[in-house]
Amino acid sequence: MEQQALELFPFLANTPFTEMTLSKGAWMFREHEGCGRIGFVIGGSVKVFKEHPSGRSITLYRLGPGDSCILSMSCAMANPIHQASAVVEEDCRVLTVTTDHFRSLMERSSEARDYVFGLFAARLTDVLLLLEEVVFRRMDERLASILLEHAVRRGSDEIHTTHEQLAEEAGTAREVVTRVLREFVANNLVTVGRGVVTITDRKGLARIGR
Amino acid sequence: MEQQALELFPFLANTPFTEMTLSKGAWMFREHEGCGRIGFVIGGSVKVFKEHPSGRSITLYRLGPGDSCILSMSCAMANPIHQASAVVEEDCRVLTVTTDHFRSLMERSSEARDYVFGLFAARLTDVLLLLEEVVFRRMDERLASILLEHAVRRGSDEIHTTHEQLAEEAGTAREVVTRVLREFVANNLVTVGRGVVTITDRKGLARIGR
DNA sequence: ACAGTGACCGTGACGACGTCACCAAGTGTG
DNA sequence: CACACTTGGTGACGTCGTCACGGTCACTGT
Repeated sequence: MEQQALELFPFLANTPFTEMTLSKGAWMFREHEGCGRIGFVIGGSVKVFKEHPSGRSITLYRLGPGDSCILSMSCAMANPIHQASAVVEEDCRVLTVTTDHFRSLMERSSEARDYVFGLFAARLTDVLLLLEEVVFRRMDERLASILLEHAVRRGSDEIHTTHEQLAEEAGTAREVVTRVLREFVANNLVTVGRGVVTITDRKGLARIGR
Repeated sequence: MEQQALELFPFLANTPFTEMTLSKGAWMFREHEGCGRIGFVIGGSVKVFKEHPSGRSITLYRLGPGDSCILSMSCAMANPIHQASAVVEEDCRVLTVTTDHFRSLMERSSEARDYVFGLFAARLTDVLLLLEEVVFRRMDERLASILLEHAVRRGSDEIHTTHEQLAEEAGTAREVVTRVLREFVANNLVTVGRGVVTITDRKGLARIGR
């Protein structure tokens, strides 16, 4: 397990870390909280999102093996408050490092710096693309993209999720998801069941989600 | 002029840079372009934004004295393509550094690294807040905030801008700005003229924009 | 087996926002 | 002064967010 960790994060070799398992539903951090330790994901998946008192929320991006959390790093290095929340979607194996050790690591290791810069750049890009989508695209287009992403990530056209969860991912309301899916069904792009959406025409969806 | 530059960017002392003036309307960089040199702003103001073929666009944030462009840095260090465009809003004095010199600077200077990390964190925070606004808030609330920001930046309640420009800033359509402003006028929060919006009730606007 | 409960989904009505088409009034230029 | 351009105003309509329901399914305890 340690080897696997050091394959993904070789620059952590001389830094003290703690290894732990987080199970589905656990909070990695919460918006408006300060930052304790910085997490490096070995396995599993974490959803990073923003929520609003109204109950709506929107998914920013996901962390997988080899990722780590730049929002926490951003807390460690500058702005001391988390700008979003993160929960475990699939049981997770993570390393954590204290902010002090992380700061000294950034001083010592150019490898670590390159990694962190790359990650910062990647996430900034993700968020800018998301912003663009939210501002400029229609809901059916975005939902088509989201469904296709799910299919790719899970390697199946059968997507086990609720309208509510899709709405949280897209930053819209459940009713809107229901309406759009009804449209997709009418066009023979998907079939729906209780807690499941099955893609029946990937190309058709891709034409919309483009 | 050089002293002023090195007060703002002391870590550039031993790095070769070019100093130049960009006048209003000049492009600093364009979305989808690669990255040549990295800019450090000494004076003036630069607007960073995203646009869409439909003609709509949205302002992400502004650069002022002491800022520099992390999107270009992100190009230099990782993702080689700019994710947004930037134009000069007020005549600008800037230093530029080649990507190679920038990379070696990041190796040598922990001061420079701290500066860059702080900037990355700040901009990521900006963009996340903007995303939150776009997803969760109504247009009148956002426009009220935007008007107040302008008033603060220019130190005057008389804001010289067109409905079109406000729409580009907010990421909406001109007609929507016209409608919202009509509402504000009806509530005695602002008065409008050709190319000018004057705030007459800051507190009232702040109640909405809050 | 049955009632109770909660998760999930469907729907109609309405307000907010984006888009389109078009028009009116002010501004600058030759 | 004529002309083109910029700026702003408006009505109609489609999309999206919100609200208030009501219905169905699964699971639980009795």
